Amino acid sequence: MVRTVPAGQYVCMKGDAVEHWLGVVDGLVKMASNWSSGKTTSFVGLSSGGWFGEGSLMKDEPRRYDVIALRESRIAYMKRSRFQHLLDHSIPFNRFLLIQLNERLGQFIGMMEHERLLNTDARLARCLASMFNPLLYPGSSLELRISQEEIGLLAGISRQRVNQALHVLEQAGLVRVDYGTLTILDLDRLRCFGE
DNA sequence: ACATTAACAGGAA
DNA sequence: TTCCTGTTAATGT
Repeated sequence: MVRTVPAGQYVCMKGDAVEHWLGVVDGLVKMASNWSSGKTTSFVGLSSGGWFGEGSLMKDEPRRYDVIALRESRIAYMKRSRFQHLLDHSIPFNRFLLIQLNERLGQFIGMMEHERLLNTDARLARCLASMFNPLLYPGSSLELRISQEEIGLLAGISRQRVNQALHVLEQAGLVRVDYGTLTILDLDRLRCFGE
C-alpha cells in the first residue's frame, strides 16, 4: 500500500504499534526524537528508495522514533505478515536486508568517527553525503529539497553554522546552494572532504 | 577559538 | 503572510 504524506506530517510516531515495514517511494523524511522537554534531534534523512523500521518489526516492539515528512512524500507500507513471509522464504530478500543493515551500521560507525575527528564543515559534508548512499537510497536524485534549518537538525549544528559551511562547500565546487534546494555536484569528493 | 542563541532585514513561495 | 536565507552581535564552553 502506498500513501501520500504532506510536508511536516508524521509518517509514524514513537510508541505506535508496528504493523508495517516502511519505505520512501518518493520524497524525503527524517527519523527523529522529540522529547517532552521540547528537546529535539534528528538522526537520519531518508530519501527515495530507502526502507526503514525493520528493527522494531523484527524485535516486535513499539516504534522507537518519530518519522516526519520533510516535504510531500509517498510512503510504501508493507504488512508485517508479508515482511515475515519474505524473511522466512526469500534469500534475495534476506540479502537485501543484510546489505541494508550492514550499510546502516557502517553509516553510524562513520558518524561516531566523524564526530570525533572532523571539523564542522567536514562533518556537514559527510552528513550530506550519507543521504546519497546508493545502496540505502537507490532511487534518490542529486537534488535535495531541504531548508538549511533542517540540514542543521540532521547534522546536529545550528542553522547559521550550516549556512557558513554550505558556502565553504559551494566554494569548493562540491554543491550548489539555491533557495530551499541543495544540489550535489561531486559526491565522491563530498564523501572525503576534510581528510 | 569556535559554536550557539537571538534578532532582524530582505527575498521567495 | 509565512517560510527561508544571510548577517551580525552577544553569549557560552
